[in-house]
Amino acid sequence: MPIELTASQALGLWHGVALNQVRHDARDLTLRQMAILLHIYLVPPPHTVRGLAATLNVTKPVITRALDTMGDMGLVDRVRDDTDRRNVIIKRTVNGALYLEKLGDLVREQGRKLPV
Amino acid sequence: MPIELTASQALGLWHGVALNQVRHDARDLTLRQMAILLHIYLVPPPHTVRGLAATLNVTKPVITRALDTMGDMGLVDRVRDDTDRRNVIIKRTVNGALYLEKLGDLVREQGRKLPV
DNA sequence: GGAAAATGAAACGTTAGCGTAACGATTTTC
DNA sequence: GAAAATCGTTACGCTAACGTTTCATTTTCC
Repeated sequence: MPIELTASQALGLWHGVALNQVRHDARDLTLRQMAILLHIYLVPPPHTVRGLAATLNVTKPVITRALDTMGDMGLVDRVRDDTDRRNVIIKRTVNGALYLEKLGDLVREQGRKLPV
Repeated sequence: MPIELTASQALGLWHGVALNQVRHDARDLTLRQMAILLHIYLVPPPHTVRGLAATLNVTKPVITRALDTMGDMGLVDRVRDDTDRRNVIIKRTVNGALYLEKLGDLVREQGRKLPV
């Protein structure tokens, strides 16, 4: 079901999450990287570089670089597509799932903490 | 009152907002900058470089640079404190308020769009 | 009044992301 | 099969943020 937020709640929620991330998390994903990561994990596969670039309205090198960085962090994985070897299929990882699970918990927790 | 979100809703909300920002907004604030901006506008003044640095658990140059950037964007302003001229008081601007208003609308809109 | 402390900014070299343009590998087209 | 198209990556120069250190200004402390 939809979530109804007041303007104050919406910004308060964003504030709480951003603050918490900045304070505690050394790992600092770009907004673009975050969008890519969430897309990979929330939208049914398969995901390709080209597809992500089109969906996010960014150029392909942006996707490649983000995958490089997040791959090094263990948040995503890449595999050649054997049916069309030009493609690269982006795979989810256990680490990535854990990372987003923690993010989800943080958002929920900040929602619960909103002023009464 | 607190907001109760499921894990799926929390991540879906984050996904929707991040996606929208990346797609449409050329202006791309860092997570740190975002946290600073939200803090300035949501927490009662006065705000100083030193105070923000302590609150966000970052070094002072991080705040100075963020204020430089966001100042150029017109999102915040700086004024010397006349009672203690070592301090700089960070001021809100009309542009900054507008920017956050739009962000709030985006969050609310994405909340409303969450799958039923 | 002079030393010490505090504040914000500037300087420095480093790292990482950016957009554009080119590239190699693969597949499709005719 | 050769030419064209497609896909992801790399190269290039640029910009911006990073952490650490140093600095100028101002205030506080004996």
